Amino acid sequence: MGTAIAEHRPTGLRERKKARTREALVEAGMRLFGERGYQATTTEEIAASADVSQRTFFRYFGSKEELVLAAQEGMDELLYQAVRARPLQECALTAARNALRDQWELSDTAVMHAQGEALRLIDTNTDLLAAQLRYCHERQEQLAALLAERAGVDPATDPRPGLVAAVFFATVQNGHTAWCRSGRTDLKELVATMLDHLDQVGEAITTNW
Amino acid sequence: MGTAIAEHRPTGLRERKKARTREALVEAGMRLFGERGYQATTTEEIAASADVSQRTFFRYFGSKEELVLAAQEGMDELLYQAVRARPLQECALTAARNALRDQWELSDTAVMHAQGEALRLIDTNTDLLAAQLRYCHERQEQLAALLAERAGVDPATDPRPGLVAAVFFATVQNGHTAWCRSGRTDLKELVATMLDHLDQVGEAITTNW
DNA sequence: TGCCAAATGTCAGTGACTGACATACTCTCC
DNA sequence: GGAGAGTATGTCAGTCACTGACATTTGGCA
Repeated sequence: MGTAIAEHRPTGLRERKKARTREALVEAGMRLFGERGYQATTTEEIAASADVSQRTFFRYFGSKEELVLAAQEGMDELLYQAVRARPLQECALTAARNALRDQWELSDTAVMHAQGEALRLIDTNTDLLAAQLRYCHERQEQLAALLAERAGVDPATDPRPGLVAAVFFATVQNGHTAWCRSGRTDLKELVATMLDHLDQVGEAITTNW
Repeated sequence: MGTAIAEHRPTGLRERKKARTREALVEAGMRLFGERGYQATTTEEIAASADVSQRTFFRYFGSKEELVLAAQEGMDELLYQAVRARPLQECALTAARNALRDQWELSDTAVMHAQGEALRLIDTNTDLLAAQLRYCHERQEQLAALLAERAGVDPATDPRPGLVAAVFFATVQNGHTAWCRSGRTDLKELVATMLDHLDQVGEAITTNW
């Protein structure tokens, strides 16, 4: 079991070593961020704690923020696959919503836990939030392209795929902050909040309450 | 005429000087960004071009990105006022949509032009995009609070105000990127795109197309 | 074993941003 | 109009994220 992606079985010693170094950096970083806070931890300290040079840190991660965002990496591809697997009679937002649920059920518990830690950390620092939002913006465009392809419309002229993707990620992000703000730590509740918001958003914007 | 806010008439010499320095920094920064690009322009160059020290630059703007975002500053308050002025029988998203239209009609052409320049610049650099998205996130929370107050619901328990605010800004942002990507420079088209997307978003997410 | 390519370390440098302190300027009160 | 208070600015030193260049080590492979 595991992430169902990562077809790159670490065949040689070199690749195994690389994977270990990367994991050591993530582990050291998340631990230090938890202990001293994101801002108060330097990249040199993380590198030293993982027994590599600072230069090596930046060969694995393009920025300090990227280390935190690495936890969500790979989840996207899983989501897109899940969207592709949804039946075509489901409308775009419903398909994305159900794909989110499906993908979460398939995920490894360790990956889920790391995801939760990362999300809680993001809520403590505005630089991280900015990086996360930019990252979501990229994923949003990929989802828009996928939804356009799924429905057989031209994404260059039809704004609807882009709109659904924008609403989807905005709602998910909304669930994220709501979950963090509620002080809960149970990941089931995070997913439940996101799915609940996705269920409500259509009525919330079309009716007068 | 004028921004309708900015009740701070520059009464003394000191305040007039401050306003002039700030404007000189914005003007120098936007000019240099346009000539050499955002990344290739240093804060020292901007400061020198405005005849102040780099330290003074950072007393006016907390970061390099903030100088670009300064153009949108004040537009928020205008938007909130416009929302408050919309009749209560309009549902939340419609009120926000019409408020956006109203606010744009009231704005100064110079302010609008600066806004357009800033938006086009943001589209050229991912650091700026990240800063802009974080800024939108703050504005989104304020709009959510306003919508909750307007409808008389509790924003702590009812997710709908937050959802509408999230959808509103996501859609506006979507219009922004669509406008930039189309290569257009006419601000009327920017507003038209945003309003058009706001009109379409409800049907786009609730129907199967 | 020996060659090639990839991974890493070291070093010097850039640029955003900050705190501390001294100086110059504006405002106000008399 | 001048003294004192408060504010804006310049200067300087320093931190930290991040990068390019080059030398060194290390794993893959003939």
